[in-house]
Amino acid sequence: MVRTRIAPSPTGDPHVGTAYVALFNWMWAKKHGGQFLLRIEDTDQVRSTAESEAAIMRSLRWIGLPWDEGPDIGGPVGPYRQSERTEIYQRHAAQLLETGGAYRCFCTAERLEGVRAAQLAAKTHMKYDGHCRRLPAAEVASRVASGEPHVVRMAFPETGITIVPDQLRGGIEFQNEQIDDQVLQKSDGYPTYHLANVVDDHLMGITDVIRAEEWISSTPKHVRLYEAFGWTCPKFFHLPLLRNADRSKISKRKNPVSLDYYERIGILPEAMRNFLGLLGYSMPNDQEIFDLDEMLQGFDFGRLNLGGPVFDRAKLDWLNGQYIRKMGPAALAERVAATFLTPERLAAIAPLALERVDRLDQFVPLLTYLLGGKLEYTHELLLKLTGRKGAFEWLPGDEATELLRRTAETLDTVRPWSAPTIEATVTALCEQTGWKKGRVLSPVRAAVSARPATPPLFELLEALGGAVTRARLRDAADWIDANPRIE
RNA sequence: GCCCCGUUAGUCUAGUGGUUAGGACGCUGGCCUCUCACGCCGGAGUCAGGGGUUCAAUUCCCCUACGGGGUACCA
Repeated sequence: MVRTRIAPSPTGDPHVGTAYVALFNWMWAKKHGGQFLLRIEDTDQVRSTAESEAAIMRSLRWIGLPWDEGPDIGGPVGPYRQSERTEIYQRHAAQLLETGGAYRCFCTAERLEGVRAAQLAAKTHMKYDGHCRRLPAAEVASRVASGEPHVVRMAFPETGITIVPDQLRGGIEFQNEQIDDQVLQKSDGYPTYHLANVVDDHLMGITDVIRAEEWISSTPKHVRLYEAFGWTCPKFFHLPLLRNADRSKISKRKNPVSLDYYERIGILPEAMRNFLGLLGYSMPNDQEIFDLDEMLQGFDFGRLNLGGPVFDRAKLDWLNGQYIRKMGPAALAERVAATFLTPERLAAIAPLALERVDRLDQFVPLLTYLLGGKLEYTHELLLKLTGRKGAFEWLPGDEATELLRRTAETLDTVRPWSAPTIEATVTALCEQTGWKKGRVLSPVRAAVSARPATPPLFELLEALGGAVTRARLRDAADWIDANPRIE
């Protein structure tokens, strides 16, 4: 029986990389007639949010990779949310403490920093120096009794090698002395990823761990953890990491990375699935357009290319166009009505239109930028700052791109997404950077609307939504870079 | 710095020792057509470099270069 899982961390927007990894997990489980589960890894109490969790589940449903067990539908090995499993991890940490697989560490952040700095200076590998690993048992007991804060660290073998059997690359060798004594339990009693992940994968019967390449270097810790518990290791498959155009790991700084965004601009879920299946993976006979079933038929990890593929939006658009053409006019009309011109979305922009139209037909041009769509920029729009009495000034291109990108970045954390919170954030950004508000708002307005006049900016941004707003700010900055203004 | 992974055109890829290195996106020329788009036909453009192994290397091995990831009480 093959059981796989997707285990997102609810710390932000639903990520396209999550969908990518989910696709392969789903494929592998279905190919073997097994199960695919969803587990929420919310052990980071500071960054995890309920909204993010809900958004991730919504997007995963949108992309159409149904899970067999999960926090929403339950299952035999729940709960499927790590924050509800704290005692399980504590029990396992305690077990490791007893068997010598782990130890308590009382080191302060300052001491750790000092150790790291020394190691950096010595040009050696960086890891915990094992100070508390050798503390006498009596001292440990008394410090625990006195309530001194501490973490639980894994007692990683200090010599020898650990081999990570990666199903896609073969055995990967690590020198044990290079590997850190990973913190397993934080001082707040919560587990770190490494503990929670291993414990859950075992308890939930996960047989095949299919995850992104960024995890390879921590896999020796996981391998040894399974060993310390006396459990058998699942199979590991490390997928290539999706990349930005510059080949760095895909990130929202350089690419729209949120599934919400793609849904919002009218990418069809079936096209997105197909596109993800084209990244790193390929079908025999050069077939490029295929659905989930076709991909499942003869699915083979041997066909996976290990080089990190660039997420190429132009090809996604082309693919999406193929799907649109194939569906025919009636279905297109239906899909647009059902997913794009929805009552909710029209309702969101209606308040903004109310004072600005005298006839219903005047609502239509508003749709072209309030609902989405590609904008046509000009220098006049983006860079010209008009003053009183026809006076004006040209905003330097590099200053404009800086303003736009910084704003996009700052807006990223705004939650909930509403006019007052957006305004507060932008105002704070201006104060912090010393930028004049008008100098920021003018290019922002142009970037999101491509119009000289719009409804009040923050209400406009609210109606547009975070994903579209950020993408347009970035698009405008890119446009300025690509089209420098000639004096 | 240290460890690990990767490397076929601008991008996604096929290819497992002998091929004119195939397909797709993008770019570009043309056809279709009232325009645009779609569609169709064509074009430019690639095996990172150097050593081996071999009769023969894009394919196997080593080194280098380059790219990426990790190096957290984040996942």
